[in-house]
Amino acid sequence: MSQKISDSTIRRLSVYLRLLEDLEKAGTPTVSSEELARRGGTTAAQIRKDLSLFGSFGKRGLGYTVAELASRVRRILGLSGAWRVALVGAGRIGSALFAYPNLASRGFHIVVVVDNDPEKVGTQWGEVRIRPQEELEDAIRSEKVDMAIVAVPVEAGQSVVDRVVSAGVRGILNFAPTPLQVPRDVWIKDVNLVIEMEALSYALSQGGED
Amino acid sequence: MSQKISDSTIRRLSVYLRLLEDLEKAGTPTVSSEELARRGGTTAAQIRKDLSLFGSFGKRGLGYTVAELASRVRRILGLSGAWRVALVGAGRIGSALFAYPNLASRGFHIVVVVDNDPEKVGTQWGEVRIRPQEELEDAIRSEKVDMAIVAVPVEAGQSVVDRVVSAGVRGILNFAPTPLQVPRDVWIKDVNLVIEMEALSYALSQGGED
DNA sequence: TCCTGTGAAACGGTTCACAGCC
DNA sequence: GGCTGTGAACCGTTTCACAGGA
Repeated sequence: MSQKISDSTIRRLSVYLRLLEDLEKAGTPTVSSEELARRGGTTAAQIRKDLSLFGSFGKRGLGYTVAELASRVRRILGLSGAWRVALVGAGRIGSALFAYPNLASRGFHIVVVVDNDPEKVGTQWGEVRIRPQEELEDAIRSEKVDMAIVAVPVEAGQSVVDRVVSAGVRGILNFAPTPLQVPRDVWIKDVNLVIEMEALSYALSQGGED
Repeated sequence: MSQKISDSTIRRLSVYLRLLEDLEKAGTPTVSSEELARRGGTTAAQIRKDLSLFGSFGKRGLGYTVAELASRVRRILGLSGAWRVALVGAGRIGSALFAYPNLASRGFHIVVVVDNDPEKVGTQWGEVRIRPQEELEDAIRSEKVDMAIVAVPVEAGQSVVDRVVSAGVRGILNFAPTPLQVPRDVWIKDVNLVIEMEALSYALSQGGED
């Protein structure tokens, strides 16, 4: 079952799932790879290839059953249950993420918030109380946290990552704009807005020859 | 000069630039591809290949002059001047971005902020007054905006993108978690936190076989 | 007939290895 | 001798095209 699956395949599955859920809501019973490709801005062959890496979910001549495929993709992505997430850094980005509805609705529940600003510590955010940074490891363990979102200034990034890893977290979403070191069995995804903007800068300064 | 340059090359250049600026600050006069690779978590061959797509910036036997290479890369990425940016959506994510120091320090200046919440319209953010959504196109034109950051709810994403494009913007950073349509001469970069989290979900639910 | 599932071909990006210049 | 610049080999991903089942 687990051969070599590329990151881009996984990201596309995530997009397919969203499209499938839209179709589900709309009550569409079945969908072809062609139709899904049209909606997702990709190709039918790509979709069939992606899915074929995990099994045969369709029916020749008919397409895919929307509800069934959605459920299969959800299972592939590990989204059947809920994930428990720690947020490190309750600054502007952290608080925006905490309130971001799409995370919770997709099963990512922020159950721990940590910050090092004494003004913020003790504050209640919904059901979560902001804890001081010293409690990071304990909170991760007692709240059975699976993933961490790191939204701290660049200079604190590495030490925060080291600490969440030492407490047993194996998946990290990182907003600190610097390459961070993690052990090979820990997964880290970087969100770097400056890199995205600079890629735009490059594209625009090319003067527009497509 | 402009052959086919991949997006990944551009993103790596952005990383190299940051490393070079660190070296510049530290007063290091020259650097080899080997050394740069070590710091950036990549390979020396990769760096030489990336740079060779744009010219020959080093000296054989010596390496690269830090200040010169930084300046070259800055020019390649179109970062010599300043970019004027419109922020559409002054909600939590929008306000976090507005205050994000790394954007301004890299030459991305938010000169227009638009929101559709009457409570927010008229509020002053630093030097920028939040404008009503009707003024979007006018503001983009009068403020000579080059790029837009779209941080609005998913259902408003497409119409906002259509409007900024019609006003002449050709580079968009999009936070709306849905695939958006733009003309072929417009560049859009999506930041989709849910996809990142779902990629982590997949990795973790694989049970840890590397 | 229609549409999936999948080997095979094509493509593009990364790594290798070395010629060439300091 | 040291390190860059680059063609060639390699490798992973995408696209093609079609066999095969509904």
